[in-house]
Formats: sequence, C-alpha cells, structure tokens
Amino acid sequence: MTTARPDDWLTSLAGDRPDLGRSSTAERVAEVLRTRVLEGDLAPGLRLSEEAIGGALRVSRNTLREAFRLLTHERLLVHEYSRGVFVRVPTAQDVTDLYRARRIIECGALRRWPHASNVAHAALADAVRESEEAAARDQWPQVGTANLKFHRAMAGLAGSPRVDEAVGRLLAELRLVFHVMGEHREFYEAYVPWRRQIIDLLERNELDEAERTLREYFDAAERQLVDAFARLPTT
Amino acid sequence: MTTARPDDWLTSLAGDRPDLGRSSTAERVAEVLRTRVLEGDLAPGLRLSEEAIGGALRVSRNTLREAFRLLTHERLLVHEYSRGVFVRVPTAQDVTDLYRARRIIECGALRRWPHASNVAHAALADAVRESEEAAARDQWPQVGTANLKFHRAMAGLAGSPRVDEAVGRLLAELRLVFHVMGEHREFYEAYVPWRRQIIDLLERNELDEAERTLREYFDAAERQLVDAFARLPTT
DNA sequence: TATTGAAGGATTGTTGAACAATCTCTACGG
DNA sequence: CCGTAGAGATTGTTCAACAATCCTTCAATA
Repeated sequence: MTTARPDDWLTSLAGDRPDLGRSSTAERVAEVLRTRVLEGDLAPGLRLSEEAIGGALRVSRNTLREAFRLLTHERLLVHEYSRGVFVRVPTAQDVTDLYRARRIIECGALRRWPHASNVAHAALADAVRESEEAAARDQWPQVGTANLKFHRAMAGLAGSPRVDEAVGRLLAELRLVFHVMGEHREFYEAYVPWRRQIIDLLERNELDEAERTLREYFDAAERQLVDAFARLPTT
Repeated sequence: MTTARPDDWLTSLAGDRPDLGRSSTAERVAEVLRTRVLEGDLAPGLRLSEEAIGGALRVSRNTLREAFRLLTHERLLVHEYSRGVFVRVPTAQDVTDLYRARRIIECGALRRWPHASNVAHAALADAVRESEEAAARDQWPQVGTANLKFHRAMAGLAGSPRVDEAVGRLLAELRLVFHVMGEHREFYEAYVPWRRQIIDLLERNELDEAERTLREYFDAAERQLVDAFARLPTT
C-alpha cells in the first residue's frame, strides 16, 4: 500500500465511481435472466411470459419489462410488438456477420500491439495460459471461458473502452451461438494451440504473420459454426 | 424496380419487419428528445426531470423512463442511480477514444473496398458529391450531414449490420461532440477535399494510400476537436 | 470561518391495478 | 380444405401510491 499524493487518491477514487452506483432491481433481474440464457436454461425461441417470470421472480411487470429491454439491447432477447420477448434464435447468417465484424475489429486491435500497455500484453498471455491449462485438465467449459477472455484481451490492445464494449457485445452474442456446438470437445480443442501461435508471433513483433494467423483462426471457426448450423434441424 | 424471384420478395420484406413494428410511444418520445439534444436545445449537463418532461409531453413516467433508457443506450444521456438522467457532457478523453475506435473500425472497413458491393461503392461516392455541392453553396450544416453519411458509407463497405450499428453509435455520439465546434465553417471546410481524395484513391484501388489518407484525416480532426475542448471553459 | 449533523422537501425507484390494443386459438360455415 | 368470427389471453400504456434516496437548508460546534 503506497502512500501517494492526495491528487492520486482522488483520481483513483473517481475511477471507482461506476461501481459505486448500486444496481437497480431491473439490472439484477437482467443479470439472472442473462445467466439463464447463456447457460442454455432458456432455450432459443422460447417466449418469456411477463406474468410467469414476473410472478416467479416477484417483481412487477414494469420492472421486468425494463430488464427485458436491457437484454434486448444486448441482443440476447428479441422483442416483437404485441407478441412479447423471445430468446434470440441465432442463424447461420448471424454467425457470418459476427465473424465479419470480429475480423475487422479484432484484427484492427491486434495491429495496436506495439502501442499497447504491458498489462494489456499480460492479459493476452494469461488468457492463453489459462486456455492451455484447462485443456490439459480436460475442462472444456473453462477452455471456452478462457477463449472469451483471450478475445476480450485482444480487443483490449486497442486501449479503447468503446472498442471493448463493442467486442463485449459481439462475444456475448457469440456465446449464444456456441450453444449449438454443445459440449463437444472437438470444438474447443483445435483452437488452443492456435492462440499460442498468435501470441508467440506477437511477442516476436511479427504483426503481419500474427494477423494472418488470426484471420485463418476466424475462418476456421466460422466455417465450423456455419456447418453446425447447416446440420441443425430446420424448425 | 426489378422483379426478382419470390424468395427475394420475401427476404427483402422480412427486412422491413422492424419498421413495420410501428413505433412505440417511448420511441417517439425518444426521437423528440434526441433531436433536442443533437440540436443543442438541451445543453450538456442538464438534468432531465421526469416530472417536468413527462408533464410537457403528456406521457406517463414509465413511458418516459423507457425513452430515457433508449437514449442512454445511445450514449446521448447518462443515468445516475437515484439522481436522474443528464445530457451527456463529452470530454476531450471521449474524443480521443471515439477516434481510436473509429480508426480501427473504419480503416478496417475501408480495406473491404474490393469485396464491397456496387451500391456500397456508390453510397460513398454520393456522400462525397453531396459534401462538395453543399460546400459550394456555403451550406455548412449540410456539409456536416454529408460528412456523417460519408462515414456511414465507409463502414458500409464491411457489409455487416453489426459494424454499421457500432459505427452508427459512434457517429451519434460524435454529433454531440461537434456541438462544441459550433457552426464554424473552418471546421467543415478543410475536410471536403480530403474525402474526395480518399474516394479517388479507392477507385484506383490504391488501398494502402487511401487508408493512410483516412488516418491522417482522423488525426487532423481529432487534434482540432481536442484543441477546441482545451479552449473550453472548465466548469 | 470551516466543518459536521440533522431535519425537510423534492426526486427517483418500484409496485400494483386498470383499461385499451393486439394477438392466438378454437369453432363454425362455406 | 379454407376463410372468418368471436372468445380468451397477452402485451401496451397510463395512473396513483409508497418506499428509498438525494439535495438543500440551517443550526451547532470547534
């Protein structure tokens, strides 16, 4: 605990301001539903009845609708006028678009590696290590988590909160997509060494090659996901 | 109006679905407030009282709060728990971050020029022409509008709805920032020929040079805006 | 003078109920 | 089999009330 100048105390305290703003009921309800959707408890396409959920969670319809709105903005739910809200059903087209957007943003962020901070570099390395360790222990869900962390760290190279937020939204949506892959280890396993390769290239400052590798990584993942969707029973 | 296969009728119709979902009261209220904020009628930092605005617009507090939420999501308003919503006060730091994000996304989209559709190409050319014509007529607000159109079209090269949305949000925020520049012609004038140069380079397929020019364009605009903020009375 | 503490008034957070608008489903008739 | 009409269920919107929180004021203290 280093004692700094009073100025620094204040500025660092000011940074905690957002955390201080305690969450509203709607945000807590949204958090519950978000978890349920991302865990797959609430199947895509399911309609969320205001009365049923409001009754179960003991919150008023107004508050519940506020929570719905938050999740709709995150693209986890879709809202149809006078029909209600539904758990989003991702399509192969969504997958294509998600990867199109990710290629642009994450590859752009990767290029900022030379200008990024040490903590940003470390976050990327940490994520790769976690990914490898979880894979060694056959803990595939954790590999998935480390994967998300890796890409969040990749976006973090840009050093821009707005880029972080944009990528965060894409990744949340992607988590919904991943559910069609189930818990199949094959899906997670292939990408672990790929991530190692990318960070090795970055640490050697071979930016062009790193970007090329990341693009191939995206191409492969997109292809695998689109294939999985094509194999899906068309409802 | 070309007659296409029935499939195309349907898919294009499906695209209109969101428009069909007639606007809710909250969205109309949001539109009114959005205009007011962007026109500068509602000064940055101003607190928007639920009672006052709800009373003036004759809508219930619940509906108004929903409108607030929409605008908060667009980053035009900020919400503080138990304190209310305020018109966003952009900072020089915001400007820096906005341009950081724009450089990554728009430059990434620019690189997709060879793969973009003809309509995407045309949208970019149209925006440049509009910009020039408005400048020739000394209509600087219209130059500003054409500018936004230009950058929306630049993002459109990616052919990704999610990229469009991300850039749309950045530009909406930027419009708030532009207000500190007032109606000063100097701010709009310098960038008109720059845009012409970029599209000329693109049409000659000189991608590297086009990207370099766009980056310089961003650097200049960011510098000018940050300077303007530094000159601002610190409240 | 500057700081602290305690009313109080004002504003937001949340709820429940009510009614209108819209959709869904079923049954009927052609 | 198809289309239609009506009943029932669900959402859209508003209102009124109370709880929780914040801001202002003002007096007391060092």
